[in-house]
Amino acid sequence: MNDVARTAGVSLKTVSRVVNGETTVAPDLAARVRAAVESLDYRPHLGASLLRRRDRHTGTIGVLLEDVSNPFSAALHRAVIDEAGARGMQVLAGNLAEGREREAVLTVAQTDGLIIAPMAANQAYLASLRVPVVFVDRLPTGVEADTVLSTNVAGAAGAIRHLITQGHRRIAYLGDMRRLTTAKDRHRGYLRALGGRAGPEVHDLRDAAAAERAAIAVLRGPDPPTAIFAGRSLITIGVVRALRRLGLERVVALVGFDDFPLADLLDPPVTVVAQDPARMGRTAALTLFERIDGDKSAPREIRIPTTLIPRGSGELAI
Amino acid sequence: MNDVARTAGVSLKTVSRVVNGETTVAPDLAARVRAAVESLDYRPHLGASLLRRRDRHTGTIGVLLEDVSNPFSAALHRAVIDEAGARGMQVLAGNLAEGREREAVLTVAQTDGLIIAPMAANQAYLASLRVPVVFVDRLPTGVEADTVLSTNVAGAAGAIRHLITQGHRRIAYLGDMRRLTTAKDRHRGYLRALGGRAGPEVHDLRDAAAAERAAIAVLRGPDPPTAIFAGRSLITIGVVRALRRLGLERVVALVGFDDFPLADLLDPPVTVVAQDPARMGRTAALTLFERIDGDKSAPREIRIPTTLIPRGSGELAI
DNA sequence: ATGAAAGCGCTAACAT
DNA sequence: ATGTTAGCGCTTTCAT
Repeated sequence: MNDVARTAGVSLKTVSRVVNGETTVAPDLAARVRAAVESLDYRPHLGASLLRRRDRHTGTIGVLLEDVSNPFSAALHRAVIDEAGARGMQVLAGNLAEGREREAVLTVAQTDGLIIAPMAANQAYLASLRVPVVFVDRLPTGVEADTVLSTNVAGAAGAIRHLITQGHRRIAYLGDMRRLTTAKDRHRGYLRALGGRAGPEVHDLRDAAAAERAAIAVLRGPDPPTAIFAGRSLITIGVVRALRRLGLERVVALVGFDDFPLADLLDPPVTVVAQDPARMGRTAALTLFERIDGDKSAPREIRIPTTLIPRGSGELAI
Repeated sequence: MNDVARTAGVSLKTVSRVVNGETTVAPDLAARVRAAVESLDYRPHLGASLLRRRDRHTGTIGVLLEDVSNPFSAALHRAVIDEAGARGMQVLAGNLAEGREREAVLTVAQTDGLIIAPMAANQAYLASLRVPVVFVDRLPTGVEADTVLSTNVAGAAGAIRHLITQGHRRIAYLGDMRRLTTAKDRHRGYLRALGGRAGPEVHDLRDAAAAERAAIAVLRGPDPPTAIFAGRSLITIGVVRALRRLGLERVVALVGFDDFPLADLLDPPVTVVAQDPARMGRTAALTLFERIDGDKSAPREIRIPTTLIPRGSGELAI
């Protein structure tokens, strides 16, 4: 910057003003500065300006998701990046899959704000952070903060009612880790719609292979269900594989929570309760920006509606 | 840091030493400093240390992909994040889909290095950057730098030879934007394996819907092909839809370049030339780290092998 | 082994 | 409208 000032024959501060787009600079001086910037290929040092600046904004937010490579997270991530880009902000991406949530979060803590899909049992470690946080997909434990979620209970209950309408009475539940609020809420929706007549349940399914094994066991068990509700897309896919293996894909109905690519091309096409990850990401980003801009109101819980998409697998009558 | 020094009753520099894990501090002083750090909830300001530090490393790299939400990019991205995390580095994510590659890149240029899947016609704008760059998926134009790619020509040629083995002679090519080196190379492999007997070709297909329309046109055209080679997974999916619409999914063979989730669950299951995006991401990250660490050797072109996965759609005999 | 002083590149506050 | 000075939080260099 010093070099630029010397080359342009102005003071350091004038260069700073031009670089920062302040309007109180005479046009000819500004032009000279810009020429010098160009010829010296000068680029401002963001870290240095951050250090001195009053507002202390880094222009960066952190996004911590379970696994940026699964379709739900990837779509959400994409939406956050787009929204941040529109605001001229950058996005640091982190993975929570390895189970070291606290560490992963703290490494990106020196940002203007965080969007987190909480995985760990407790998020109290965030209390010491001075940074605004918005949670997505799941409610945190031990802290209060804005959270953007799907209407999990209503969505799951709607799926079950849809199956009941087709005549199903014995409906199995296959779900994710019980301690996650998403799994808990979807299970609650399942129970609510079914009243007292819950079917077989399997919890804590971590991947498609586990879901496939569990579905086979349930379908081969005594008094097998006529329909299955799958609590997340990985599980849905495992159930599809199981039904195929047993030749039951046109016999046992299936509704999955969360849509996934090509669900409509399977045979039968898979009926799902679709979430809207892009909207969730956008909403989380906009909420975070409001907090960054100083919004001090009480933490909000924002529910993004789900949509039942009947495609075939959920419309197999009993 | 001043507060910590005062609380611990030592000099600023001693605090700095402890924080940076230097060993030349007496154990009792170090303990006092750590206690003060704890009680004051002190956290070092990364920007400030960056500013003064000799090596000027930010501990951050930028990753710019076409669209972090497509499965190929997402898997690659995930691998880069993991590899960076293992090295204690952070990852800034950017999207190139909007067509403003230069701007997107320059906004994340203040990092230690960049991994870019080039989209624009030319990357000469990178020459002025002082930051090491590794390209993935596609070769850049106008700059020389390490590039990590799939064996596109060989992979495509292998797919075509596979179809020829089943008796196919009239094989259509449906591909992406011709100016992208991936599309060019896959097309070259197609031509090479086919000798002079190339079938109908459609280029510049940007999404699944366009591919579906193109496939329908080709299949309804005069002298329709008995097999189709799809140049990327979005196109493959479009072709699957087209074949279904026309009831030809068991008549016209299909091999797609790039694997995609659930390809094995479609009917018939889709034969693909699988890439290894995770390995590409890992390789790109490791190559970039070598450059960051000062490797000045000539730019390398690293080819990651592809694998033909026969699943059914490519094994329909004529 | 510890500390004092200087300064990284920039902007805030205050001149002029 | 432009320039001067101080100092952000840290690490370097050099002294002790």
